[in-house]
Amino acid sequence: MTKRKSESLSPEELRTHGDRLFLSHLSVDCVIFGFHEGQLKVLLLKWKDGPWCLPGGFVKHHESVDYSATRILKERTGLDEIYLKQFHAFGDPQRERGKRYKQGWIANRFVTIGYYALVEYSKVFPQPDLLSSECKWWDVAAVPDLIYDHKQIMTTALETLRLSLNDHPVVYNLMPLKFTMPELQRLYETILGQRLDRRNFQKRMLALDILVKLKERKTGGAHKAPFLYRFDKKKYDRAMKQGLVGGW
Amino acid sequence: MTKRKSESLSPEELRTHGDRLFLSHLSVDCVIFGFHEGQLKVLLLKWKDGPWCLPGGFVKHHESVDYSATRILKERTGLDEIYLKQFHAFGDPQRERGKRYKQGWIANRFVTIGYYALVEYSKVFPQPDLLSSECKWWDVAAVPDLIYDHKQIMTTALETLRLSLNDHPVVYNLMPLKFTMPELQRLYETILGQRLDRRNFQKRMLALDILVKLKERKTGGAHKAPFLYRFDKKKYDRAMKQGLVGGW
DNA sequence: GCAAAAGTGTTACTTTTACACCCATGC
DNA sequence: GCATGGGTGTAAAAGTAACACTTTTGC
Repeated sequence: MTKRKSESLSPEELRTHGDRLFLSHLSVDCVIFGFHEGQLKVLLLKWKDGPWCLPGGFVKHHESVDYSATRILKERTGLDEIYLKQFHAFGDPQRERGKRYKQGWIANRFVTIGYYALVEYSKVFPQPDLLSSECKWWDVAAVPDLIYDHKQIMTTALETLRLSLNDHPVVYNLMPLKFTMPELQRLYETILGQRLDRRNFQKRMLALDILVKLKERKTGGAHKAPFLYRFDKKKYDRAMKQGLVGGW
Repeated sequence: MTKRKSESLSPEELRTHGDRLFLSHLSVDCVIFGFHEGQLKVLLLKWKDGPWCLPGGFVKHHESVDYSATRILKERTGLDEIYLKQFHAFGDPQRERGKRYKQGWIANRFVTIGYYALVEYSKVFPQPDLLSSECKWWDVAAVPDLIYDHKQIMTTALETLRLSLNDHPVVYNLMPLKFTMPELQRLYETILGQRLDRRNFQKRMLALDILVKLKERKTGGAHKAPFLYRFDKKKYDRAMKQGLVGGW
């Protein structure tokens, strides 16, 4: 391994000598979730004349893996300070079957560490990078074929998110500042993949004591104007720390 | 990286040229839990004239990370087919602060993937390896100082185990074939770090419908002889697959 | 006989589920 | 005025938590 001062590599250098900057055999992939128009979305990249894949990257020699994920996220969405959680490491030697690169550093086997991120859709301006031609949101229910095991990584992320909903009201990170109860319910329903009772949902949400009901209503839509809510950040943080009880 | 046919390295070769056999920058550490005499135990290794640490190892070039963990576990306990779960990857560049090796492959930075295992105490015959002088069970509540961030890895494992108890009756793997209800309760109490009501505990356990009450009682102890139970493997497997409901 | 652990059941309380009626808005 | 979505409350059911008395055993 040779160290360099330079903090970036050309695509060619990355392929051949990525270890100048990065740890070998280790990558990070991010499943970035957003929510828009009643749909749960995931941010995907398209390689130049290649398949779609999760935004990912590598771990610099002196950087924590968590930070790598943060950095990758920032490169792709322009956002920082967002909810990011490591959920699983994928270490099957066959996971990159069909890899296009047969030579150089990039041809090595990589174990990838999966993170999922929850971001506010409207704040994101998708940015393709040097290796990719496109970067855009897809409906979770309609993602195209993905490279390698990325579909499975995404599925596992979604599954983890679904489970974490039981003990942590993570959706805070997916919603805009102000939102209506039906909008929030739509989000829960898409993540969980099931319909919920309107009245019970509202009661349950309010019982969490992390929402503030505003005086305003959301006007402009057809039908009766629903009230707007926002999260009470203090109470939300407390709820996130404690977890929502349950169990023993 | 040079490949070799040989499937093992001397300690010296490992230190200097571990990459002949293993992926660089990646290790696996196992938190092996057992239960004995009312105490939750964890299996630790002691380096030759060095500190105590978690049993760990490296990932062979063509081996899945899951398999590495299985292999390490087998080397240390002689067991296979045991409950093993990946719970977190530890990727802080400072995590190995104070590393004794300053040169060679082993001196590199390692990101470690943590697994926890649940094993039946009585079936384990702890085996030290070439690098270590001792391998023995410690009470979870009384583990000595551990190397690097191993204490934190252990704590995270315990925390994960504790949470998973809410949705999966994993304790199956820690108990002998036959056991009494009070013994089972003791296990729950040690994992959770809290006392439970005897009667409610029993009701809850039986309600899971994964236990079979035997005709026999455990005799020999002082006091009234408690009934023996065993797990109904079929129902247990089903419960593990479905999860114990909860939430949404 | 006494101390210590084990067996068992009932009641109150809390949480969850199911369900119905009225209101506002656009067409 | 009617279809659609939104606001709100109550009653039944299920689950959880609290709690007491009797039995067995060793000493």
